[in-house]
Amino acid sequence: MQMLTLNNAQAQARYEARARIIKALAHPTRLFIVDVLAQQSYCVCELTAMIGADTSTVSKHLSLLKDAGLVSDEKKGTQVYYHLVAPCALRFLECAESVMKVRLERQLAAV
Amino acid sequence: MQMLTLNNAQAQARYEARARIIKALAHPTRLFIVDVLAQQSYCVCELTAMIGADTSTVSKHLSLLKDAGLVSDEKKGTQVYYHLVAPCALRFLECAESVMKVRLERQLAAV
DNA sequence: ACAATCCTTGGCGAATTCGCCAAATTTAGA
DNA sequence: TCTAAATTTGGCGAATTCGCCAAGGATTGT
Repeated sequence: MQMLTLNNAQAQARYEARARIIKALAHPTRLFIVDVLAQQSYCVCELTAMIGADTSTVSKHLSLLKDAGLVSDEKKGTQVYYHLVAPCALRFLECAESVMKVRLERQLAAV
Repeated sequence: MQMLTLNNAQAQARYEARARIIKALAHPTRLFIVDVLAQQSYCVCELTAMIGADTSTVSKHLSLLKDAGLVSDEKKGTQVYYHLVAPCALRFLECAESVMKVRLERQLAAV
């Protein structure tokens, strides 16, 4: 039986590919976008208004999420609507939430 | 009813806190560590052997995971064993896996 | 054709992340 | 006590990420 290691290129490539997807979610703005898109689809201009950053910044965050395969885009006239295609990304939020909760409980128990 | 935005400091802080935890998992080596610790606990030297990097590098990855509240450490003699305390982190791997699968299917369908 | 709106891309400087080396700390054993 | 092994921390240069500005399409309506 082969021991689990990161020494071979195959295993390394697998973890790198997965890390790339998770990295796409490792940013507050992109987390917010995923959270909002879970309710309904929005165009870039709407998301930009909610986020309060430059349009180009939001557009880049969206391209990044799209490249990761988490959202898809759909052009309607001059606007581009983004849809969430990986609902499992929402569980990241839940997990982060639970970790924060446990951390607080531990801090409380330490007093 | 209040519209969902990132304009106020509270919402921003919430998403930043969650992003910090997800960021802890957004690295191939740290993903590997979490994956391995899900089976059983290991000390730093064992993980270092599996990963094939400098001990200090692995130690820093572990501190980062610990600060995020994803793992805990336990000293036994000269060795420090690390335990996974947030099993929900494993679902990140599953989600990344499914996203990669869907992405491949789309590529296939495009041919 | 022209103007206006929406979006994307390139590029810049600032900030963060990463991995290794060196040094310090802790603990077990001779 | 002295040595060796295990781990952590500080620090360095290289690489990546981030957000804004400026410029360049694309599309709609006049």
